[in-house]
Order: sequence, then structure tokens, then C-alpha cells
Amino acid sequence: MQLDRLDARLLSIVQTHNRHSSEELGTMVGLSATAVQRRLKRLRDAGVIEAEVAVVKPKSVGRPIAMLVLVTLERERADIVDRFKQSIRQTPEVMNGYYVTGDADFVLIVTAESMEDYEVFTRKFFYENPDIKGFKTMVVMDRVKTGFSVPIDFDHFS
Amino acid sequence: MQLDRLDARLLSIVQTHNRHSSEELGTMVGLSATAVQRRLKRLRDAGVIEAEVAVVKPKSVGRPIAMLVLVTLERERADIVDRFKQSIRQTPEVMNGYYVTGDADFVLIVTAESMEDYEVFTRKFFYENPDIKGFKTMVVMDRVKTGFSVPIDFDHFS
DNA sequence: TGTGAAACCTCCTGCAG
DNA sequence: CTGCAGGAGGTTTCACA
Repeated sequence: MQLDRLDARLLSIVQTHNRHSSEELGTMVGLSATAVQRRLKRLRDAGVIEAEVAVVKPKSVGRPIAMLVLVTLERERADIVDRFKQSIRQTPEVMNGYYVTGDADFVLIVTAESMEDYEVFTRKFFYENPDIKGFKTMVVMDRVKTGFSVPIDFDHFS
Repeated sequence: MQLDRLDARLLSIVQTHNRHSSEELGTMVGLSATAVQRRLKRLRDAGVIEAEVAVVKPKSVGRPIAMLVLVTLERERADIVDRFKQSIRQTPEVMNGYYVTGDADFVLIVTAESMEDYEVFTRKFFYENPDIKGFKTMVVMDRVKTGFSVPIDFDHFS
């Protein structure tokens, strides 16, 4: 799908604040409310906007701590990789999972209620999985930047 | 703020799909539309809901690739750490930044338009920063799980 | 908590530029 | 593609029970 500068500006706004009215958005980018709605619908239907979500503070729901885990598989074979991707998707404690090149095969962000809780998690998720060669846990002391705001360069759009 | 089971159920819904009508939410959790809206407003005001955002597909806006970078500082001193946190917040290419214990001091998720673009970024962001001792780049081959869904255990709420 | 009313917003459609 | 206008339905905030 081909985007123009107005789409880009709308995206950069709604990706950080999705509760503006169409009229507000219209005055911000210089369009009518109707045009804004048409464009947002187009962006949603085309999958440019993948989802619209509320961000919940983890501490408020009893998950104050997070770990960053570097995972290495026994063998980097397609079926093993796919199987591990599946288990990532099915495990709610894993908030974030990346398949990467380099020292590790996967990098995960895992939330926990406590250290003991995380320890229990590692037993079930890592030690009982024969595909996993090893993992290294780094405790997250501060989530400096969370969120998924993509930098948007307006000059790249007509 | 004290949450109950209904709040927890509302949160678990809106954190993955924030476009339900209040009435839909009401029938899902067993409340009237008005009560749902009152609760959501309370959760927003209390900061339990930190933000409401649209998730934009990075590929659609010209940022098809991502790197995961392990950063080590020259010295882990409070003022140096704080200065680096600030530069993370001010740099849009850094989508995600964590201050961690262990082998590295920070872990970043950086988006780029291309490898050359990333190389330019590393010169400006890492090599020109005297606080940085070193960094190790891992190319993200697949973003298996992105998003911010916190696992919510309903049993933990009255 | 629920109900009901009023004001506003959304979303879709048709029409015109 | 744009804006304008109309209508159905959802949101949001009141007061009141």
C-alpha cells in the first residue's frame, strides 16, 4: 500500500495517542473529519495499523518485575525454531520474543510476579524443553523505553 | 489503586483490542455499558491504563529491519547511566530500551530502513559517545511476539 | 450499581468538486 | 482524491434512584 505524507502524519499521531476525535486529527493534519476517518479505515483494512490497544502498567496488575532472556537452541533447525516460536506465542509470561542472529538464537522479555515465580517459570519453560541448550537471564532494572512507536520520516512519502 | 476481578477482565480485553463498544465489553464481563465506561475512566485516571495507541506495522512505513543491541558502558556510574537513558528517550530509532543487570548494561531494539542506515546510526549513536565501552548487534530475523500484553491472573483480584 | 436523557463523536452513504 | 450533509448508532457525562 502506498502512503502519502498525510497518512504518515496521522500514523505518527495515533501510534502514541489513539483517543483524539477525527475532528481534532483533522485540524492537526489539515483535513476534514470525514477524510481522516476514511484514511484511518483504509490504513486499518490494509494492515498498516495492526492493532489498537490499551497499554496496562504491569505493576498495577501484580507483575512488577521483568527479565530479559537470551536463549540458545540445541540445534538451529527449521522445525525446532518453529516449535519454539509456537511456545513463545502460547506463553503469556513472555511479553516479547525475537528470533535473532548472533550469540543467542532468541531474546525474550518475560514478566513475573516475583523472583520465585520466575524461577518456577524457568523450570517449566526452559529446563523441561529438550530443544533448549541454554539460557542467560538479565534482570530488567528499568524499562527506559517501552512501546512500539515506529519513527516515521515524512520526507519519505509523497 | 485496588482492582477487582471485573477491572482485571476489562484490562485483559482492552490491552489486546481497544475498539470494542462499551456495550460489547459490558456483555463480556457482565456489566452495563455505563459501568464499563466509569471503570475505564477510573483506570485511565489512576494510570493503570498508561496509554491507548495504534500499533503501526514497521514495514509499511519504510523500517523493515530491526536490530537488538547489547550495550556496555565505560563505567556504570549513576550520572553516566542517566545520561544514556536520556539519549535513548531522545532517539526515535530506538524503539525499546532496557537497563539490565548482567553481561550488558543496556539492551536496545533499534529499527532501521536498511543496513547502511543502521551503520550510519551506530556511528552517531555509539561511536561518538565516549560513555560507551562497546556494543554487540544481533539482527532481528523475526519479531515473534511484539506488543505489550501483560498476563493477568484473575484469581489475584477480589 | 443501573437508568434515562442530552450532547457529542463515529461511521457510512450519497453527492458534488 | 477532497469536502459537505444526513442518518444510524456508540460514547460520554449528567442527574437520579
